[in-house]
Amino acid sequence: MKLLDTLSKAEQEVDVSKKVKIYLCGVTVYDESHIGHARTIIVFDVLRKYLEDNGIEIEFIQNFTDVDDKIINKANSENKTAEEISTKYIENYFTDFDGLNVKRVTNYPKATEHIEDIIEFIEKLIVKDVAYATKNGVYFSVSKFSEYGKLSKKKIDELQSGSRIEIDEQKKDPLDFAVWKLSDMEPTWESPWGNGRPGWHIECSAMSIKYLGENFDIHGGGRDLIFPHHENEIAQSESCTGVQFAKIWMHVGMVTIDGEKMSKSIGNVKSIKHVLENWGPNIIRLFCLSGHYSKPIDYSEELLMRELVKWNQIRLAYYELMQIRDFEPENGPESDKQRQSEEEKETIEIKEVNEIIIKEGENFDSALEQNMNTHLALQAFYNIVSFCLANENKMTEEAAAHILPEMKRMMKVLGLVLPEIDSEKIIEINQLIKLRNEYRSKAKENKNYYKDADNIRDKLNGLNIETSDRVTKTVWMYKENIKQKN
RNA sequence: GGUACUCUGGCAGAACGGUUAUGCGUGAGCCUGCAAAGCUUAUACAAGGGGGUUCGACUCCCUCGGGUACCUCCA
Repeated sequence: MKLLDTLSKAEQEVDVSKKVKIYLCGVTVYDESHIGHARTIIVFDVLRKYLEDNGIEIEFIQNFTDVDDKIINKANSENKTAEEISTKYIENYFTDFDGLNVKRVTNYPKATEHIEDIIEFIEKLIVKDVAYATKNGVYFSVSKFSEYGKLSKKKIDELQSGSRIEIDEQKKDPLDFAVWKLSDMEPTWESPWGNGRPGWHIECSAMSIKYLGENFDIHGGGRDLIFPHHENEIAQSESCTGVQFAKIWMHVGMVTIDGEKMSKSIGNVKSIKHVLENWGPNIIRLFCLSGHYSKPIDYSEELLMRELVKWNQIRLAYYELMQIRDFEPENGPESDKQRQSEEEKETIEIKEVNEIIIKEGENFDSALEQNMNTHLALQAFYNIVSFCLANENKMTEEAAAHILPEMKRMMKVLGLVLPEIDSEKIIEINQLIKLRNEYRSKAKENKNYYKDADNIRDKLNGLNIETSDRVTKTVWMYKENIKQKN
């Protein structure tokens, strides 16, 4: 599998000959997660699911930044402790992402639980003379790392002309960044340099190396983390260890809202809670995977509606295949000759089904292999769905037995989930559908029976079941609560 | 201002130095008791502008322009 590496600006092969080690920069837990977080994390979720589906072992670490000025500010304004704030939003995180069918990663380390590792890391930096202590804290000396700027393609002298850098007389160079901030205000920890808390970037260096080693496979996050966060991580880590940090830097594009940047000041932040309530997890996942991960994607009601249409097609095809064996065989008495020709026909049809399955299965895999092109992978999946819907007559039990495993595999990789079919309820549902269809055929002579048929449909609705009358059969589906709002 | 990314048909969005991407939408038709859906078919000579390289460019190079992101809050 190849992935676009930000550092080399080229596609790099992921080494799958051994366990693949992935580190994803997670969220700062001071507020609700939004659709932008969802996209990044869903992309990585599909990456891991694809690798795992291919029998590749992974170790996947995603941190929580639970010490940060924003958390402290929020705690102060709400008269709570920083820990109360971070705990609340970590819980909130899991509610959101479990709801999006994101599989939990190997470990979710927190900065506050790794203070000792961080202090040890800083000590090494000081010993190597790339960091220095002042009366405000400990700073990494950017000038000591000659490759500084290699990830974000920035030049040090150009950065220095930037005016947004806080002036701090204690720093040797305005570009130097804090690895330890001295402060007696809670939350605070003892350190060789005095009480204080870690800087933003150091936790990721310390924790990724602790869990994944000095050199691991994939390090990622949103594009906005390239500078300064990941640039600084590289500087610290490579200065400390002397070896290459991550092999591949994978960055996911931003989500804009109706063409505008999502920001609190504009007031257009879409929380995951909000979008989940209105669209459910599957449509959001389809949306997040509809474009290439490295490019920006624009969130709008129109685009979500398109995914809803696709999702309904997927559901219909899936439920139909799942229910094939429940449909009444309509063959009456047949001569042997007829039966034989039927069988021949079936063999040809199965051959056709298998060809489609193999072809689209290969397309699906090669799309993901090539820099995780989820757009093309989805297309392969949709082609199977369309084939099923367009060839209702060919969807025999045998055909379903060939198609369903592949369909389920793709859905598993993409993280699309339909409710399990309740085998007890199914008998009742099938009886109702059978009865309704009897009324419907009777109604061809006496229209009064339509009322009875409709009553049954209402009853099914009450059981949270919707029906779709196809040419030869009625397919039922669990209803989904989609409000179709932005 | 700097850096990076990006600019493909009404919209979304891929691939590829030479062949119709595809999907959504739209039109027509089919199916249909009604619903909802589904099916078939038609439909776009598309590549930001201008140069260049090439037998041939959407694809490579230059230039001009638009957009987005980042430039110590950020997924």
